[in-house]
Amino acid sequence: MYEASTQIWAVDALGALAHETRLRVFRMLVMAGHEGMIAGAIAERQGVPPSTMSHHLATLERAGLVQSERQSRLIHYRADFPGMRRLLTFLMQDCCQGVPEMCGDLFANLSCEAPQSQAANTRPDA
Amino acid sequence: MYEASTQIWAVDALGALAHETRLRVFRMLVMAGHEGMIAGAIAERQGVPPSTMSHHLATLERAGLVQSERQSRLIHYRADFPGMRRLLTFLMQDCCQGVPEMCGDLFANLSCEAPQSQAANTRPDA
DNA sequence: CCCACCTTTCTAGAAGTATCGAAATAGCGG
DNA sequence: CCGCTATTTCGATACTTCTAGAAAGGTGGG
Repeated sequence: MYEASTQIWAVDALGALAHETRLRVFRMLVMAGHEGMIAGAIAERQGVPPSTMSHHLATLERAGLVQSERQSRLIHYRADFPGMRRLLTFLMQDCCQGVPEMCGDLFANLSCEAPQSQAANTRPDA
Repeated sequence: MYEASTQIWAVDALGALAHETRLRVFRMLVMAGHEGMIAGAIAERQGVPPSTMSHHLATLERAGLVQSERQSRLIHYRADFPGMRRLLTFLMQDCCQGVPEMCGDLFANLSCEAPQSQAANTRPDA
């Protein structure tokens, strides 16, 4: 049971994604997969000065959404998949209480198969 | 395809939740269900002055996460379930590309039934 | 009509965040 | 050791958000 204290990290994670550049960077890193991208390339690709991007990457890392690893002179950034999963779990489970109207059937739109049995019970609005 | 423009509303929604008070309010409204809560009760329950809470509620409403409805002298606020669902869908589908490591099997921890044969493809995305 | 109530809008100061050039740090190759 | 490149940290400024008291806006009762 974690009522008030747990959501503090969630606030940080949400805040980290609540910025156009950072959200784009995170998406780019997701697409880049496990090998991630080099810091400089991220900055250049987004058209943002290195010092600014460094700040954004640090914010994402503090929030547990990306990880960095130095490889000789270069620093690789990659999406922190378990970290993002933690946020999604929080949103669906703790924040939304698993309410089917919000959380149910989300897989239907993914490549995964949908649990077509339930969660279609309530459909009151458009 | 919506590359750059779509995520703007997502930034607003994420930003709306990226505040301790607002996140608590949203969770409270989710738990309150469809009837929601009266503005004054929300403020009092959170120990926040009415004018401050009014701002927070307006932020959540602009972000499409709550809805308000006047009923005579009182104003009811309720969670916008489809709105939150839109955010969750964006995060899992557009932002995370449905990567199973993040998105797969999230139902297993919910009260809903889990899709037992999910993620047949490993999605070799870029 | 006026009053009491609930809520929002106004206002303004405080607090926090964004930005980016300049300087500092870290690792390599000579 | 020195220069070179990649990246971060520093510092200063602009900008945005937060907060909450005061004033205003609807709404119903008497």
